[in-house]
Amino acid sequence: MTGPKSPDSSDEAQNPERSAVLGEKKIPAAVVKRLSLYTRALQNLERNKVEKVSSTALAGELGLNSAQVRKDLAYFGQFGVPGFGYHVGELRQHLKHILGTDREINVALIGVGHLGKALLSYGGFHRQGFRIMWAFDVEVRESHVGVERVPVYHTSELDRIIREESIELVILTVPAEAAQGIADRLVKAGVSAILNFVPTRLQTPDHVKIHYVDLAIEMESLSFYLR
Amino acid sequence: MTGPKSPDSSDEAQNPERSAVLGEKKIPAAVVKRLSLYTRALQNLERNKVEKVSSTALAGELGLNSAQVRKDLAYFGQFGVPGFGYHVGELRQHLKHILGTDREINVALIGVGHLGKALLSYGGFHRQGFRIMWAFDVEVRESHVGVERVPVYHTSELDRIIREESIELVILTVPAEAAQGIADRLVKAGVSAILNFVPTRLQTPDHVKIHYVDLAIEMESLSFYLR
DNA sequence: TAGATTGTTAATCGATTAACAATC
DNA sequence: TAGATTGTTAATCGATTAACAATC
Repeated sequence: MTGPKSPDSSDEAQNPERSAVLGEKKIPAAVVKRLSLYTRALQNLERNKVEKVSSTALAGELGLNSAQVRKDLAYFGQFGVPGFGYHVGELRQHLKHILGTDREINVALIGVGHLGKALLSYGGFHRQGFRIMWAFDVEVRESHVGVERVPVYHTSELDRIIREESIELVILTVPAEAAQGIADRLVKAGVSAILNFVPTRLQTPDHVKIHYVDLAIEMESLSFYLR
Repeated sequence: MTGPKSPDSSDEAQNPERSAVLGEKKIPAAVVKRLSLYTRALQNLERNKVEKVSSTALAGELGLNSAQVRKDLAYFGQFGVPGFGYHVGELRQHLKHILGTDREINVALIGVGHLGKALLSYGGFHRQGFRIMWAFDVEVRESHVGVERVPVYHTSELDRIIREESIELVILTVPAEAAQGIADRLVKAGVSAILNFVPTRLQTPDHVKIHYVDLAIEMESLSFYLR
């Protein structure tokens, strides 16, 4: 008789969407995403001159549960007034600080194909304080130079510029074959967050955070629900 | 004394990412997404002439747990051979059938801005059997006509064409203000799945499935992890 | 004060993982 | 047959929701 069977050795699923540590508490990735949703909702309220909001109202806006809103916020402090609710502008400031978007963040985009170009043109990021000021491609063509005023550099310059400009966040829109190689170089150069549009699982050290945006998967899994 | 307090009335969070019913079983949305990931991994294996795969190997490719792979598949049937594993090509066929991507699916794209154009040019969807053959915009400009061979129609023709061509799936890349109005028309015209790039929660009947791709949120929540 | 809403603990729900008998 | 791996049940883990005392 053998002892109790040990679990498959190669079987520790390291879900990349796990959680971050803040001080002592672990913050689930889903909480961080919702923080960002709250920030946007608060922004809309502010635009409409609404000055106070309850967790129930905020939750309602977003189709969430009010207890979840309060609990999410409780990870980071006490921002509300019992019997009253939250001051919109104040809470928004707090959240922007927590998210680290109360400052400008330098961003590079790598891979100036169709999608890359579109993202360079997409105003949404800039509005949020992200400065996409460097683009890279293996080919620096006529049609590339200065897409939307963003200069396009050859990838050979990647490592140097990332370091010199201390770029922390990178948008990755290269072909699948190139992705891991680029990721390795990015990590070495000090990048610690990647918004990855490439349908490839990137192997990176633990401290590097990757968000996968997988258009093909979103699309294909939608078709499951047709009719 | 009052009775036990009832929960906040406006507080039933209807998470749009919940689950679908198939026959009797409820299929979690996360399972459906993974099915699509499995399909892609199997495709890669096939390309490399690999003919068999175990749940452990497949899970390893994707950073998941092998029990999860087996359990996900078990929602839909028994596709493996105990002691052997899965036949790659066979399993892939099964999954494509389950996902409904073993046929061509007509897709329309609404809102031909920067992002919309990029998605029209993006080959990934077409490779998967999605035919984006109609684009719509409130303005039919020179620069629009026939973006990547896809004709651009005026939104006034939306309802008619959706119906006539029985378009089931729509990619939505319109400005936030327009999104809900367009969604209402889509639903009336019979669309049952929307890939929504607009940062707005769409109010639609239960049978309509929406996947939200929220670039701003992905980006902002990444900045939480910087440094 | 009375009413409202927070922050937080406890209860519930659901999803992931371990374990193992069945079986090729 | 012996070894491997499935399908599935039970155990664990984590996230969501309910409930309510504290408090403005």
